[in-house]
Amino acid sequence: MQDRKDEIIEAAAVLLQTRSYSSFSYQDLSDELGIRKASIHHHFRTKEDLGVAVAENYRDRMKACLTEISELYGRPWDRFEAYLAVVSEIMLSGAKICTAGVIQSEHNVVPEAVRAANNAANQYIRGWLGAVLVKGKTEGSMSFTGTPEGQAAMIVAALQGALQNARAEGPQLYSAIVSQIRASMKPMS
Amino acid sequence: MQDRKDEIIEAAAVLLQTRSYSSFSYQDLSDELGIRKASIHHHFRTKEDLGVAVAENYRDRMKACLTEISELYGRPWDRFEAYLAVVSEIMLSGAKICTAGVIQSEHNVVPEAVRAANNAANQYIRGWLGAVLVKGKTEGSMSFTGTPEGQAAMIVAALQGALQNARAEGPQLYSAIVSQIRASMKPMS
DNA sequence: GTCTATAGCGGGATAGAC
DNA sequence: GTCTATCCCGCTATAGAC
Repeated sequence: MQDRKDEIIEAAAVLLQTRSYSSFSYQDLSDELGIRKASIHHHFRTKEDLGVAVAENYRDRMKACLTEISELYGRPWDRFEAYLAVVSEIMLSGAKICTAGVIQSEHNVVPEAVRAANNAANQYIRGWLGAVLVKGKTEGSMSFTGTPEGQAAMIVAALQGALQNARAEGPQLYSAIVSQIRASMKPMS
Repeated sequence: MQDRKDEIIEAAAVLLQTRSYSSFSYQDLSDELGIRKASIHHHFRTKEDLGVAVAENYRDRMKACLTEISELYGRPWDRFEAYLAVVSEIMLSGAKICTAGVIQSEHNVVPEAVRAANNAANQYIRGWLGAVLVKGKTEGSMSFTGTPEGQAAMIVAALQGALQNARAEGPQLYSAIVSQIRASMKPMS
């Protein structure tokens, strides 16, 4: 029962990251899942409903993922590298980019409820990363000028842009940017 | 004669940055310019033709703009600040984000010719900024770890992401990111 | 160069049978 | 829960008059 709903959300999430909010259709989902458009409307009456479900699912998955990382690792650098690995996975999948970036880049087209869930996800990620950087700077394992919050915001924005650049211009660009971020935070020993 | 063509390109560029490639229509342009859809098709037979014109115009404007900056200023920091001012202007206009980011975020939807012009613009910008950073690092007025090329790629990606974040979540986010970038390159005195 | 009119398609969404 | 059938709309694009 919930299975179908989840299947639809998952397929929609991929289509969103691959195409864009306004460029994926119930017909695309129909082709992908092998059920008719009307059946999808049964689970999500409007596209806005579906968009909200996808954005909330993204938010919840990111929360769970970052919480798990915090449980698995204690050291700031380990946590940071685990976060980078999650982002890199998006790129390695080929045609996808960051969900938050897709939604933001169609900000004026996407329903308000979808934007709200997306913003919540983004704020959570920045907050989590900011806390990691606070710890890293305090204990001296990470080094950067400015505030941890600013640094976190910069890193999140850079990775979002990097995924977009990489899909258009090649993965080396992504590697270069990630290396640069890493290098810029190495403590001067 | 060319006036109309340019008018259309300019209006399309704004709609592109405000909505997205697939979300702006000839009808939107018709409303904006006060001429009929068919008249726009007279100037740009297909949407792809128009998209290419917009992307090429963006590329040419950026080239001219950065060249002018290089002529006006000699010092790396002055050049960098002038570049930042150009990017900030996009955000201050309210509903717009970086053209390159819009096109990249719909990469799999946008015609190849449009992507090509867009990539050319991006590569030019990164190259220009890289040269500024090389000079800054060599003469010691700028300080950063890693390569100038990597740093340039990171900055461009971060600003692209920052514009998207700022439109969705507020301009303070943009200021925070720009401050962070600036701070990270101050020479340690 | 701009217009009216229209073709043709695909989008989101609903009704109602099974 | 899935289906067929259908509605209505907006999109890109074209034909042909002025």
